[in-house]
Amino acid sequence: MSLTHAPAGGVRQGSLRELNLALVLGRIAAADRPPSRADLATATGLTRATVSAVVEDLLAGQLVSESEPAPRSGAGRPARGLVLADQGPAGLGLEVNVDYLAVCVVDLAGQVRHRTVHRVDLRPVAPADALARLVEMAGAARDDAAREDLTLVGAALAVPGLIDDAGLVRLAPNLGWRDVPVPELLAQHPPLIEEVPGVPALTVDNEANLAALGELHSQPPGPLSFLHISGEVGIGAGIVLDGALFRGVRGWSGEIGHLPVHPEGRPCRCGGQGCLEQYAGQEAIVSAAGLARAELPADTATARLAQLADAGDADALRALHDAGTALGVAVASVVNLLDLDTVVLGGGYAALAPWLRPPVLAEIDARVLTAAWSPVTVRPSTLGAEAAAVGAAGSVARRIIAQPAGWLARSG
Amino acid sequence: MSLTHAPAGGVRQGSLRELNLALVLGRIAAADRPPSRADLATATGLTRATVSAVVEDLLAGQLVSESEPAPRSGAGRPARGLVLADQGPAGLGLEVNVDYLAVCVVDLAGQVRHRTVHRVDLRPVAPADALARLVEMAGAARDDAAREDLTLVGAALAVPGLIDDAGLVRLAPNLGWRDVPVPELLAQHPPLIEEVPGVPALTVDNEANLAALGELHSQPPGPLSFLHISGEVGIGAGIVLDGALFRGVRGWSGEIGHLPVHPEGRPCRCGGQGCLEQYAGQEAIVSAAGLARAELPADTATARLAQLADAGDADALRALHDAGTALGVAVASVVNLLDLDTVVLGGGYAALAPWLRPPVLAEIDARVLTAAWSPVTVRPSTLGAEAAAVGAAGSVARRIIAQPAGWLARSG
DNA sequence: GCTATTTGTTCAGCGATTGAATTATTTGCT
DNA sequence: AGCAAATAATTCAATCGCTGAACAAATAGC
Repeated sequence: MSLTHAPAGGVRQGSLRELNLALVLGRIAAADRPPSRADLATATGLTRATVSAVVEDLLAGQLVSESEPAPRSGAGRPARGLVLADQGPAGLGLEVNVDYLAVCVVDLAGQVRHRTVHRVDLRPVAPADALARLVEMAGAARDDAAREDLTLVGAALAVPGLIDDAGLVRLAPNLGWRDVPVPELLAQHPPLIEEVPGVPALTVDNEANLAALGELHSQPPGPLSFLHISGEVGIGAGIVLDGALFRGVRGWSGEIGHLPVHPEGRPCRCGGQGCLEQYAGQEAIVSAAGLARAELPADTATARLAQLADAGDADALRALHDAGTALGVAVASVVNLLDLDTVVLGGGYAALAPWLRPPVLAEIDARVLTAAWSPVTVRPSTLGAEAAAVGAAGSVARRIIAQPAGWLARSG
Repeated sequence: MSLTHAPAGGVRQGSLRELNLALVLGRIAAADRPPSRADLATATGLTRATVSAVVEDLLAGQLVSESEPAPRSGAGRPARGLVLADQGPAGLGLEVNVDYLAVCVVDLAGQVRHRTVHRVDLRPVAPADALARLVEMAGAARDDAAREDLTLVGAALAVPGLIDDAGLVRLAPNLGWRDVPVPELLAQHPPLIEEVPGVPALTVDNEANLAALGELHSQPPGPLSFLHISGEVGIGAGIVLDGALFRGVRGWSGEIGHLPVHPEGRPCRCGGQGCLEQYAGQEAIVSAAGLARAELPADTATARLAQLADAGDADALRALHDAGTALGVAVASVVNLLDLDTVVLGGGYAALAPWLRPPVLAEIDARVLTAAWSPVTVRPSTLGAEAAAVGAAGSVARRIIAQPAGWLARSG
């Protein structure tokens, strides 16, 4: 979790410029083609004079650069297009998961500029050791980034578990972590980050949340509100509303894995009964398909399942259909409640989407009151396996775009 | 639904004052004691000079007034307290429900200054006729308000059904309405509203949503995020996140009545199976308690049920317990998903809260993963029967507080 | 080569905030 | 009473950043 934006304070004289810097930079980031200053003026309602002044600041701060004059028809002085700089600030994404460590660097434009994945079973590894290895990988990433004129301005760490406001990992069941003070442990290593006002040096967040953010910022831009479901051993969801992650009162939203889909059904390790995880979790699907659970690596099991289903194996198909139906019941609840029109199947579900999608859609159609007027899209995630690490790094980069003033004050 | 705030446009020169007007007025509205200019300066971070200038505008525009000097200890010139004016702009709230029409006027401070309720079974009444009677009541309310120097600046209408962006009532099953173009029908009557920039003359919204807003603005101030459940014939919910109503992509959020609590259970008129409404809707409870469903008026049936339960009637107690359990399963889903810490039982549930609360809490404890760390409060609504009308009127008044510039521009 | 057109910059003007100085009003102390 | 300290609110010149119009730059079409 992060301690984000300050509560709406007074609008001071200088805030005006801060707001317009963010506004213009945001437009440049959101545009599908490099906009000219004139485009930005009409889009924002500011005068061309103001936009020019703002853009000058952004250029001086290395946040944007002028691109080749875009070919345009008609008369008139040719426009100079503005694009996000491919140097300057960048975000560091870190991920600790059950069977791998991942590190990546994402620049302002959302491009993944560096990526390292280390396959290793982390359940027997102590948290401090796992983080030490992650820091080692991050150091290499920093050096790599520096060679491309990228400065790391913040890091975000993804962990599959419940994280509190201070970054304490309360519980990461599948990792075997409990009350791990991540910020303290990381503070014992030399810092890799150049601190910038407005950007926390380190945030720790739930893997499902960051994967959802990754999806939000993926190219091409998708909807601003959706549900992203990470189907791993546990099932987590990231809820994105109006382009912002919804974290809940304590940051523990999205526990879709424990939605009761059969209230009097199988007991769950959470203490409840009939939780979705018991019917659509990876272990549940694998064992329902009759696969030996000896094949521990999660991605291997998923791949094997897809292989079997592809070959028409009846057990695998039935297991997937049943899991999809259970998932559909939960998704129908979410859609009834939040009126979302897009559901993204991520994590292990992405590879299984061809078989999960039909029963999920069937349940939505049957159970969602408003389905007749507003169709719901269900699609696999576009990001690959380490979506959370990419989302983590991207969330840092996005923070610079949302609050460029801090970075500009630094490089002044 | 309403066509609210424009998409974050450019921050112009004058926006600065607009923003600070809203900021200062908002602080005055949120304060528990009348703040002085100096209090506001420290609270907002603005200088005292700026606050004085802003307050002068607000005083000139009749939005605030100076109260008696608050008794304060210590030396120094005594402060002049600022309070929201009890005259000036006010909101008109309208409600069409199954068995009553309601109209009320709420001032800036959130006080209900006028209230009329007309008990009548509206199912046999044509929509146009129902609205005509409502307009008649509203005319009397307007005259009443004018005598107290209140100006109606907008109206909000609550309807128990699905409303689209344009104010069209797509479906109000219990009222028997379908595709009713409310704004068109109301436009045929003489206007009662003095239009103000930034405040739509009429918005139409779901009853459950507006009831939740009423709860949000009730005194004393409660939490900024909560789930408000309106238990009537149908079950609707209003989701309030960070002090704002969450409406969903198409404005159809909160359909908690159709969350599947027994996926293979009783068929529901929505086409699904095992929806909450079939287990915890008013009709379901009443018939489970063995009460003749001949007693049609909903409030009567609820009152009788409470009476029986109070007297220890076994059937009534069992019916309420079962309904509470079903409700608890649905609430557990919501809490797992959104991590809310407060659930308000409103509408018909308010009176039944003593019996519904225990089973709801039991299900939450059993099924919510994070319940151990973050207790969930379940309490009855503080507003009475016509909560939606009060919430509707209050939402209009709140809009003035959020955007005072429009009103000030009007009054010269 | 000239005109129309569009882009981007320059500059005086202005509105709103700022910070310091000033005035206003009360409490506490002698 | 009288005076100093303390707090509240206002006044005013300075400054920051937006505005609008005029101007310079660069291209297409005739």
